[in-house]
Order: sequence, then structure tokens, then C-alpha cells
Amino acid sequence: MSTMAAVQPQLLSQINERSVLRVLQANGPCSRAEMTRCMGATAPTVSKAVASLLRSGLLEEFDAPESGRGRPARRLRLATATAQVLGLVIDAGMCRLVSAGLDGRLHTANEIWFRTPDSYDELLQKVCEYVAALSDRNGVRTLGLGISMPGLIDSREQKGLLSPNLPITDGHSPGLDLAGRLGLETVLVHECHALCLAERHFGDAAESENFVMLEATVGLGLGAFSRGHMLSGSGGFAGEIGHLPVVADGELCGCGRRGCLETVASDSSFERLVSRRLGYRRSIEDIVEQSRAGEIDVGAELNEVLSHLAFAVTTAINLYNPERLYVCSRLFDLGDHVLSRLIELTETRALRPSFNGCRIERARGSKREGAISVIIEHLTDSRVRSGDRFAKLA
Amino acid sequence: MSTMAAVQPQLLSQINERSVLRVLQANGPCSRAEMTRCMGATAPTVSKAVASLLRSGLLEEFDAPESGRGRPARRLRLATATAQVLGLVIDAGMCRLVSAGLDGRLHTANEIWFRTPDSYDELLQKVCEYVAALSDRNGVRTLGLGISMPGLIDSREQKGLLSPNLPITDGHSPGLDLAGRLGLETVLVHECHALCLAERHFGDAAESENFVMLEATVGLGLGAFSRGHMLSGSGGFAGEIGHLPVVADGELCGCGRRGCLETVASDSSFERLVSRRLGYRRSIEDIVEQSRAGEIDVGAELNEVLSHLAFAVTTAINLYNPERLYVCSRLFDLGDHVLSRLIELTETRALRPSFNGCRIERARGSKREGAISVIIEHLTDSRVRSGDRFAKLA
DNA sequence: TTCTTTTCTAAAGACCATTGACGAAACTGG
DNA sequence: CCAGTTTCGTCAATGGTCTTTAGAAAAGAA
Repeated sequence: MSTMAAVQPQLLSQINERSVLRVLQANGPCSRAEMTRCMGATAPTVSKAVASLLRSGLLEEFDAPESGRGRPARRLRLATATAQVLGLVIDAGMCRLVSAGLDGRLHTANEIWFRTPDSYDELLQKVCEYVAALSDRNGVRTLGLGISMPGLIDSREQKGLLSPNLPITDGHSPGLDLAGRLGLETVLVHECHALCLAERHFGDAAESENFVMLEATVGLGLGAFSRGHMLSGSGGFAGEIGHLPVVADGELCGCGRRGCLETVASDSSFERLVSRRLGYRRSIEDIVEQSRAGEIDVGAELNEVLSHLAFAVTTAINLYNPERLYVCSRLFDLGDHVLSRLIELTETRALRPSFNGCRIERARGSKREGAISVIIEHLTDSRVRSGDRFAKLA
Repeated sequence: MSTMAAVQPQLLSQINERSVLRVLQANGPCSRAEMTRCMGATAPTVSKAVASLLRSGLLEEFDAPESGRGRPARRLRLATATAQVLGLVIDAGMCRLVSAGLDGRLHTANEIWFRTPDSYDELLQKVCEYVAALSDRNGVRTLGLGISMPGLIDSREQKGLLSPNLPITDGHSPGLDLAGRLGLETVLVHECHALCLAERHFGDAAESENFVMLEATVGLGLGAFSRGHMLSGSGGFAGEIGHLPVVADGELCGCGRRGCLETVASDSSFERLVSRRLGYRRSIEDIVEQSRAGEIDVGAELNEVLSHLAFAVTTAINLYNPERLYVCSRLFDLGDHVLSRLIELTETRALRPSFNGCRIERARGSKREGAISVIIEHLTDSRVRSGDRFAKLA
């Protein structure tokens, strides 16, 4: 018999604490009284929840001389002076580690870049070293570490499965390993899911409960947010749109198959197409620069990639029916017409009501912000132990 | 300022009541003591929750002479002798109305079939008439009505938007209209979503929290269940896989575009292909019969449809990463090899880890069961007012 | 100075779940 | 046949949570 978490009265306190955090995340700093009006709960309830959060260090009080009429409010905010979280972005080539306040604001001055080591052990060691460096600020507690990683990630075991561009993590669980070594709450997610959460925290997706992030950079992946949760699927592989087979006998993909969507609808594919025509290898940055300077014309290649990308967007819109869809790609650096062209192409493909209900925009978040968002989201939500689980078979 | 539902102590009672219902749905009838063991809550808590549910008529006690050792348990079950729900399936051609106990078991003897009327008003009238007939059993309360309908459905306004085969409902809200006329709790859902829920209630998907139903009959649609909820998207159009554009200049689709996936990967498309070759129109039933009798060979057409269907299955697996995927199609009536062939074709297309984590099976549920499941699900979940909503912007 | 307004805390009442104890009903065994 | 045992369900008491109501603190306005 699978036991069910017994519903205990303290569940209410937990929910209230989470509500306080959510309000602060959504609206920024405020006083207890504003919180009361905003949350619907009564003042004493808010005070208790706030007190508990202050004790655990997630909140802090600060003085903001405000010219009100009556007794001045003591304002509250997500801990920034007394606590921090860390975000780690593992990528092919470079890794980045950054700290941030619990409000998600990055301490960009503290950002550490380092070359991705050649072995997994070395990676762990480097990260531990840098984490120690960033954690060593007196009076500041480090509460957790969020990790963004490319490739396939088994979210249940927090394990990297397959990452053509970053093979050193295959079969390893950097989340668990680092949690063990560092003694920190650690969460590992796919970089698309991280980007998606970044958009929620930092972009204006905050209001939208239903949105999708489509990342078309090196590969092509997707993160979907629905009803207040990331859609992960049973193993954490949800959103792997990049490996839909769309071109018969197409290019070889990192997954071992041919003709995957990401071989024709990504920045890499654009790079490859242009490089092939020009006869030598160029980076997307170079291409953008030369194109903007009018030195080369990449219209044909752009059209080809955009048309496949529009299929990806269409798939996302038809299958997830989001309110907003963010696209992350360097192609937009080519000019504003790229996004409008993509929207035009999508309009002719997508199901009309779904298309009409969806705003397509360029993504604003970064992976660093995503990694930070992930751990903040985790810390916030883990305050509610088991709001929504139920018994299974006896 | 958008107000938030204040968290009140009675939320706990509501959660416990829902838990009781869930346990009964998952495990079948049991006594209070078994429930106590199964739920994790204590005996008095269970007793109170059960008492409340008995009062509201969702549960009933029954005597089952059981040879235990001590005091015999009074066993509980979801009300079947004292309450019922109704399920309405609106379809092109025929409609069906059936009653069922709250355990979901259909009263097949009471099933009513009727020709789909030619006007919306007539439809409403007929349904009211038949509902009255089915509700007129003394001692039995009718608690709700679930409706399954094809086409595009705006779940927020419970409105039918576009249904090529059933235009009379376009722009109308049969859910709201019938709720008003009948005074019943009413829920309207897309037939795919209904089928998906049917699989959860009646099939062995009960254990799986993450599964997808792919319906490839007249059209091609999909319902996804994730984390205990149907995935609906912002407008309720999630899962419209059938209108992905896959064939350039293909057949005209009901949505007005050409080359939609459902024009090549559905029972209808198979019918059309075979009919076209044979030179006259045949129904899928006829084709199946003649093929099984060895009178015609439909291997070529089957291969073509299956290959497109495999793309649909691949899309579902890659994007939703379900534990199970159910396919609903008449093609399987052609023989057992059809499913295995579909699985083979999918294996060469889908992302390997996602494919390995997913069992592909033939759907067992029916739309009637789906309509019933929908209303039961609604009645169960509506016992918890607002477990998981939080404040937005002030 | 005195009143008003606003903020935050404290005390009292209502609700819920848990613990522990008790009666009820059936079977076991002398 | 009757006491003992086992299991089931309910009752009363306790602790925790939220809400309502009342009160103290702080600053501006008259």
C-alpha cells in the first residue's frame, strides 16, 4: 500500500507562506499591510507567515522611509542582503556560475566564467571551488544551487543521458553529486526548461499561466509551462521537439538519426547552410555582423530555416495552446523583420483559434537567469510538502 | 488588485473528502478502517469526511457479509443505488445519452441513441427530454451531466467553435445551455479529452499520472494527462495535433487548410484512400470486414496511413514524454499486426529514451465512458475550492 | 496639543486533525 | 453456553490554525 501524506493543519501555514513568497515575487517588496490586502488573508495570518519566513532567512525587513500618514510600514522583501542562491550554467565550451538574491536579481559583478573542463571530476572540483568562493561572503547564507544543462536529462534521477556537445556529463548526476559535496539544495534542469522559467520570473510572462519557450540555438528544444508547473513528462524529456523526423534522409543529428527538425530549424543549421554556400565555416555572430553590414545576403538560407522554424512554432502552438510563445534564437539579431516573418509563416500554418490566442515574442531571459529561477522556484514550492498527492493502490 | 482565495481551515476537510473519493475510485469499495489505513489520516478524520460525503449523496453504505474476525465493517462505495450521473455524446449522425453510477459503471440498459437533430434548438430539446426520462428513477438523484463533443471547443466559455462534421453546435454553448435548462452541473469537453479520461477511469492508466490518448478516427486529436490534470492550454485547444501541416498541397481539411496531418493519418483518410482505389465509397467497417475475409488487400493504404500515424505518435511521445500512449483507431480491427507495425514505425522515429519509457497500447475506453468520467472527475475535484491558486498583481 | 490615519500585535472564538478511550459486534475456545 | 479476543466505529479532550475584534505605536494634520 502506498501511503499518502496525511493532511495536517500545518499545510495551511505552508500554503500561506508560499503565498507570501509568490506575492513578493510577483509584486516586489511590500509591507505586511499591503500583503494583507493583496493576499486575502488577514493581518495576523500574514504576520505569522512572515515571521516564519524571516526566521528561515528567505525574507528580510528593510527600512524605506515612506511618507505615509500613519505609522510607517516596515517593508519586506525577498532576502537579498542576507541570503543568496547560485546558478550554474553548464555548456559546451564555457560554464558560468553566478549568485543572485532570492528576488532573482543577478549579482553580475560576481559572475564567474570558466572553460568547461575535459572530465566530469574536474568539472565537479572546479564548481566546488568557485561555489566556495561565491559563498564566502559574511552574513550571507547560500540557500541553493540551480543548474542548467543541455542535452537529455532524466529529471527523476537528475541524470544527464545524452548530450552530443557535452559528453562529459553523460551518465552522471551533477545535481546529486554537487548537492552531496556542497551540502546545498540543488536542482538540475534542461536548459530549455531553465529558459522557460527565466521568462516567467524575469519577462512579462509572470501573468501568463500558460506559455511555451522555444529554443532554437545549438539544438531545438522547448519548455512548456502550464497551470503553474513546468511540463516535464514522466522522465523529464517533455518538449523534445527538435528530434521530430521531418526530412527524409536529412542531415545526421546528434541523436543518431537523420533529418531531425533541429538539423533544419536552429541557429546551427543556419550557420551550416550559410557556411556551406560561402565555402568556409563561420559563426552565427559573424554571419549576423556581415549581413547587417550588407556584406553578404543570407535571405535564402534565412527563409529556409524560418520556414522550418515556423513548423516548430506551429507544433508548439497547436499542441500546447499557450497564451504566449517565446522564441530564443540569434536569427532575430539579423533584424526586426525576422520575427515578423516568422509570425507570418506561422499564421499560414497554425490552427487559427490557437494562433489568435497566442502572442509570439522574442525571448528575453538567459540561461543564468533560468538556473537562478529554477532554484528559487524549488525553494518556494518546497515549502508546501504535499498539497496535491493522493493515495494509490492498496 | 486580483484577490486571492483566502486559505481557510475547511480546506483541509475538503482535501480529505477528495482523498476519500480518490481512494474509492482507485481501489473500489472499502470500509472506513481500510480507508484509514489507505489514506494515512486517522479514523475520526475519515469518519467525518465519509459522513459529509454520505450527507451530500456521493457515497453510500452497503452490507457485504464478510467473514472477518472482529466487528464486521460497514462498507462504503461511490453512490450507485442512490445517485447517478449522465453522459452525453454528441456526434455527427448519432448522439448517445447514458446514465452511470458514481463509480463510473454505465447503466447500459438505459442507454438512449438518437439521430443528431438538424438544428441546435432541437438538439437541446431532445436532450432535455431524454435526460428527464433517465432522471426519473425514484430514490436516485442525478448529480451531473458530462458532454463529449467533436471539433474545436473553447473550454473557458464551454463553447463549440468549429466542427466541420457537426456544424449545428458552432458558436453555441451546449454545456451552459443544458446546465441552465436542466439545473445540473454540466461539463463540456472535447471528445479526445473525454476519451483520455475514460482511459484513466476504466483502463489501467489509473496508476499512470502521465499518459496521452491519440484518437485517429474521423479526425486526429489528442488528449494529454499530466500531473493529475488534463492539459488544456489557455483556450482549451491543447492537443490539436491533427492540424499540423505535413503535406504540401495535400487534401483539403475541415479547418480550411490543405495537407493537415489528419487528412493522412486517420481512419477517414484510410477510408478515402481505399475507396479511391476501389472506385467507390466504402465505410471503414466494410473495409475491415472484407479485408479480414481476404476479399481485398489494403496493405499499401494501411502502410501509408500507419507511417503518418507513426509520425503523430512520435510527436506525442517526444513532446509529452508520457508513460503510456493509447491509440484509438478502427485500423486495429484489421489485425494484431497493425499495432505492432505502428510501434515498429514509431521506434525508428521517436527519441529513444522517450520511446523506451512509453508503452503504446490500443485504447479501450469509449466516448460514453469519457463523458461519464468527465463529470465524475468534475464532481470529485470541485470539492476542493481553491487548493492551488495564488495572488497575482496588486 | 489633540485628533486622525495607518500599521502591527494581542486576545478570544471557530474549525480541524490527532490522540486515547470506550462501546459494539462477531468469532474462538474451553 | 459464556468469557476472551479481535476488529470496527464513535466520543471527548488536546493542540494547531485562521478569523474577528480590540488595542498599542507612530507619524501627520488641525
